[in-house]
Formats: sequence, structure tokens, C-alpha cells
Amino acid sequence: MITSCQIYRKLEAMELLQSSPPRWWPGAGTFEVVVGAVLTQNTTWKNVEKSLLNLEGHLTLENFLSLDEERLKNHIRPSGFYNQKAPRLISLAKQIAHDFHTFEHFQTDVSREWLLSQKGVGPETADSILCYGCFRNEMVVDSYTKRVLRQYGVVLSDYHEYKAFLENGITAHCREDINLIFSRFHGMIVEYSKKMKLKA
DNA sequence: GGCCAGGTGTAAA
DNA sequence: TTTACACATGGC
Repeated sequence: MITSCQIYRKLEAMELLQSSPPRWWPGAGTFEVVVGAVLTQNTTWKNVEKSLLNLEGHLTLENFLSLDEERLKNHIRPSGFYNQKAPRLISLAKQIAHDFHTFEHFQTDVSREWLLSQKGVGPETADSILCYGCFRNEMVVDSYTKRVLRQYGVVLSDYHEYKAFLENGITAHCREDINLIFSRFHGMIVEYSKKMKLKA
């Protein structure tokens, strides 16, 4: 079976991230990633961008906490499921402030288990926040990932298996900045899937 | 007009 | 433990 490292090299040769930030996710390393990761659940990034634009000026932990639920619902309406996402985002932000006090402390101290215990945060959202928001060595698995891997003949059963397949093939061969590689790897997977219009 | 999108939580079988 | 369903807007 092909390794994830070999897939990485193939994607890299396609120059898919030429017009992207170094870590692909816009605003990597900021609280904006937390908001974007929740908003993009079962939603196109185009619609998330509209919401993030509406939230201009509120995309730090402190400023986000000044929003009331109704105003937040209104801002994030374009990315759908706003009756669920608004209260979950407010709860998440409050818990971050309560348990870590600042976003910087959250970045260094949060665990995957802590994130998974929050309502509205499943494995993909947790890994997105850890990888792109906290620069941790955690690979994100999403629906695009499964489509691309299927192209290369890799079909696995659950989230953890895909994550392990991707991470193990890289860490076994790579001595560089793992977070940067993981960040770009997932970004290339998404861009490749979009470019090729791969279907579920 | 129908189908799908960078998931998650809950309830029933 | 597995499967089904709700959640909602916007682009094609």
C-alpha cells in the first residue's frame, strides 16, 4: 500500500498551495481558527467567509465574548445551523476564558480531550483547532481526505485510522517542522479534491 | 428545484 | 453498538 509520505510528495509536485498562506488556513495561530473550525461544520468555506466578514472586529477571544447570542446568530447566519453554532461557540469561548484565561494560554495548555469534551467539538473540529490554531502536531481528517485517499486506493474504517495513516507516514520520514507539514498536507488534500471535483 | 457542503449530538433500533 | 435524523444557508 502507498504511504502518506508518497501521497504528500505527489500533491506537493502539483503546486496546489501557491496562492495560500504558509499554513493554508487563513488566520492560523489566532482565535479566528476556533470560530472558523466550528462554522465550517458541514458547510462550504465560502459561506464561512461571509460570516467571518460579518464578525470583523470580534475575532479575538475578548471581543468575541462581548457578543450576545442573538447578535452572533445574525452574524453567522450565512454559514448555516446558526441556532446550534451560536450557543456552542459562546459556550466554548466562555470555557476557554474560564479555564485558560487567555487564548495564548489556551494554545499552549489545551488538550485534545478538553476540546472533545466541549459541546459542538468533534474529532475534526478538535484537530483543526489544535493543528491550525495551536500549531500542534495533529493531522486533520475530513470528507475531502477520504475522497483523496480513495483515489490512491486507501480505504479505512474510522476517523482514527485515517488520522494514524496520515500521521505515521510523515513522522516516520520527516525531521522538519511537523506542524507545518501536517498543515500543508491537509491543505493540499482539500485543494486537490476541489480541483479534481472528487465526489463523495 | 434538487442536491450538496472542510460535522456533531441525540435518540431509536 | 449501529443507524437515522435534525440542524440551515447559499452555490450550482
